[in-house]
Amino acid sequence: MPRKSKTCPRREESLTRDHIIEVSIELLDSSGEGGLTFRALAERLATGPGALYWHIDNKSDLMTAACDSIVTRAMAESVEGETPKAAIRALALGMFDAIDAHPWVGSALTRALGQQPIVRIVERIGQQVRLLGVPNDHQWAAVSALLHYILGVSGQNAANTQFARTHALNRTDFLEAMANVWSQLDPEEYPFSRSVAGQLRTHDDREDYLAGIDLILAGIDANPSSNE
Amino acid sequence: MPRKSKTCPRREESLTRDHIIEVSIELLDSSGEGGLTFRALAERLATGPGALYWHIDNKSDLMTAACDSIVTRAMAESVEGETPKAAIRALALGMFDAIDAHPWVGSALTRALGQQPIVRIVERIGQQVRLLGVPNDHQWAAVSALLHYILGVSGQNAANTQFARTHALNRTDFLEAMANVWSQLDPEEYPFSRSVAGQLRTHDDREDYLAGIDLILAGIDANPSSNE
DNA sequence: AGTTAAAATGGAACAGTGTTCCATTTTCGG
DNA sequence: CCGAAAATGGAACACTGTTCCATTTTAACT
Repeated sequence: MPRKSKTCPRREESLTRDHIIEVSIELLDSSGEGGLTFRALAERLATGPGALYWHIDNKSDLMTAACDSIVTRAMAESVEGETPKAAIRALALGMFDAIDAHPWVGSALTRALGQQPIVRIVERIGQQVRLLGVPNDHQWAAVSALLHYILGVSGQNAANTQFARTHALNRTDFLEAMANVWSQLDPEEYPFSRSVAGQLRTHDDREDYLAGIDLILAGIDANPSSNE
Repeated sequence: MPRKSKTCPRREESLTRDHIIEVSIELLDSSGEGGLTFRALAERLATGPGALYWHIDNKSDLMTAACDSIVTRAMAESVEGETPKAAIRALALGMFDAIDAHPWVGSALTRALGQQPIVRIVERIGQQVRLLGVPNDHQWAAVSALLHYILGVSGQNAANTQFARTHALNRTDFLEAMANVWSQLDPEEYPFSRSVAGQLRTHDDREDYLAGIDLILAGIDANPSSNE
């Protein structure tokens, strides 16, 4: 690991952990999850793969760092929210949009549990859940439900986006295709999935997502405020 | 793809899609997600990697099939449940235990969205949500919230299990270590995560998980029964 | 300014992966 | 019994993350 030097570095754009992460994000955004390889990264940075390992432990470290960069940005942008519930909604939407813009974050976050990016999110949700007046011993359940819903739906959405991307069709066509498959399922065995296929076709992802958030928030309200 | 032959096949245990999937599950269970390689699989089946491709499209296909096998089994076992809520709880616990026993399913399911295993789960949840009396246009939000919570928590749990396994420590030690990290966070910046670290140390995963399910179920109850 | 140890670099090499290809063997209907 | 189709298994390909190491650049100290 390098330490900061006071004089100017070797060349105009020296190899920096931050710079490597920055280019990694560009690569991930443009070429998807499989687009980030040490070879491609090295080429863009005009160096060899070995040099990268001076600044980065391994690929998992790199992915986590890239995620953290996106999450940090998303959290900074969604600071608004006058009431705790509004703040949670804003935060949830911020994550949704961030993962929608950077689909690879969705799947990567599920492999970075307990690490920095997740802690950031947990903390923000937790503070609002506290303000909501949830008693101490119920806070974790509430935060956990919100966290996993947010990561789950955003991740699914991201997976859809990525699938659509790699198969060169837009989201509408993808949902259309999926709705078609679902609506052709055996009516005896899959009555619900069939009936809901129509909704899939026309639904607004963000709206459904927010509806789910409100559902969980309603549950937090309705839950017995325990022993106080 | 082979078609069923009436006479007995080449050797005692011929290469079958089902048999390949069966051995794949054994391999995944014993050696984790990275343990399933076409080389290892071929060795166990006493054949070459190329032969497998006659029965299986690619690795992703194989993983989805393996997941579907586990999910189908889990759903078949958790048929009990007198009330819709009890049925949902039983189903949720069934998935939790199945993913706990086969951690690789947790991460694999997030990459098999819209496919057979997921549809199976959606259908089962959906039928119970219907019985719960949720109006049509709110059913998808309810199912989606439950589905993503189930997959999210189970997946996190599985990730923890796998991490603990590969680092050769039991779950308690792992949670202990994670709680330690969290409790040493900056009190100014991470007050909630610090305070909740203690709960992490002693909590019962299954209990917290069920608490979250009940939270969402409460939200479904509390939600305005819309325009009817 | 000269010396020296540390920091940083970049390319070659390694072990491993999923997948393809194809010569060969086995199977079974006509 | 034969020939087409099904099935096999191993070699080869392109690619991956990672390690290694000779080399260059930097910064600090006489």
